Amino acid sequence: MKEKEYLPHIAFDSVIFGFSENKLKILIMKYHNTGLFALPGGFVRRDENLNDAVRRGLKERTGLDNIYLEQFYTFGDLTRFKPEVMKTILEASGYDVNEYDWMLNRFISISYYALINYKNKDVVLKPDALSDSCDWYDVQELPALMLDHKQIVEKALQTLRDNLERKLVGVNLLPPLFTMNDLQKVYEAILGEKLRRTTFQRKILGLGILQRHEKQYSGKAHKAPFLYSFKA
Amino acid sequence: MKEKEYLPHIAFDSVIFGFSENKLKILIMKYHNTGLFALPGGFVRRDENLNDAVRRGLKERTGLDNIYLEQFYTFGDLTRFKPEVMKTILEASGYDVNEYDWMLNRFISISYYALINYKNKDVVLKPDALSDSCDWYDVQELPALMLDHKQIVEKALQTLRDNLERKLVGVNLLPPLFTMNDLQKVYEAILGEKLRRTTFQRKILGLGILQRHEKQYSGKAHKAPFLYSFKA
DNA sequence: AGTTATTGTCTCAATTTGTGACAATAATAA
DNA sequence: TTATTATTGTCACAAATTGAGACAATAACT
Repeated sequence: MKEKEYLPHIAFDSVIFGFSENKLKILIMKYHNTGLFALPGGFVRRDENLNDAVRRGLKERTGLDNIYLEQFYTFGDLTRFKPEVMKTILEASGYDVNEYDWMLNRFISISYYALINYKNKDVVLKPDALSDSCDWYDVQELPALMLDHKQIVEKALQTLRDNLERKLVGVNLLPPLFTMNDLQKVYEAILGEKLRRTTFQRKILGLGILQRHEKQYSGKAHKAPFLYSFKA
Repeated sequence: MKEKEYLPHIAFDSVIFGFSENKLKILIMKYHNTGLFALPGGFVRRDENLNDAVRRGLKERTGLDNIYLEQFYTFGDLTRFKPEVMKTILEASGYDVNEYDWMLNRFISISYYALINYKNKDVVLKPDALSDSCDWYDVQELPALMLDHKQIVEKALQTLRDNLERKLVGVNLLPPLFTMNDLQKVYEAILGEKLRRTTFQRKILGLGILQRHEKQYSGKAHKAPFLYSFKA
């Protein structure tokens, strides 16, 4: 990771949302030997579009191409400039800080959120060279995060809520086939409140964006629900 | 404007909205001897918050402090890297390009929109060292803009529309006292469509955010409207 | 065969929004 | 001084949307 490859002072961070067990989750990395938790992020190559850099980072962390991605804010306060934190991380992984001193500079962070299907078999989580792990955490039960990453997550969540109606958020968090109840759970997790079943069903069906499929015997002791997919 | 003062590769652009003659306007600068039009922008000092840099730029261009400001997108494609354009601008103003070669680098642009009261007596528009003019243009009748600035304006407008309900946009574009009709014209200019008078009035009053004042004789040949201000 | 939990659909009430009507009134014209 | 004109504030009713519950249907379990 040579200095000359990357634009200095510019970083990105990704809040990668998944949905499992009726909970919203995000990917968090844990740095070697430090107890520090952080969002997955990275730097922008000099010959690379910003958006492509983020896609590259996502691919490296999750193994997925073609992830749904939305830029939501660029953080540029001086308060996020804490060179000693990055120094600690580098040293804890046995790196020579002198060689990587450009990483101790001030960075602004362009932040994105991504939505992925937790159940997707192609997902292979992979920590980077500085990290022990890259794993799912319940949004409601995050560990303390480094720098302003907690604030970044908050803003991601806020934007996700604001976009919920306008941007078909549900699509990207669910598998190709799902029940109306699955979709409702996604909405409830994002909004943080219970919704009324009948009203929800009427509203979603009214949008005309769902394709109804054959019922599938649910394995549960009650009437089997329809399965749906999103129309192209 | 020395290189060492500023973060390299990082710029900001501002879409500064005003409202006059029932039209949405924005501030556009015209560079010396080039026929090139652009959004007002600037660079971030190494010891300065990103948001403060933008406020500083706004103050320099308009003379105003405390402007309503909203960040909306960061543009980072390689297609916006056209060093010859900046070279032309510098040379046309008689600058030594060698001294300012850092300005010919690739930049990402963090973009903001600002809302100001066009009638505010404190507004003093001031071009920068490279420009002939800094002036209002009707959003619907912009000259050709350099680089991706047209696209930036489009995205600003789109965000402004999306925020119209949620963020009291009207407040910042009008003088302290205004009529219901004034406010309606603002909404119509932003949305690009006529609204129904009675429905609009009922909705706005229903929000409970307006303070009603004494009527003012309007000078027009009809019943005088109430004046309103926004509650603190 | 009966029980249980959940689903799909329907109905009616409550609320919000669309649409026009109408009296009030400030300036202007007669 | 009185009528005319344009626009305002408010109301009333219709149309549409949303809230809330009722109820029959049904897959699996007892």
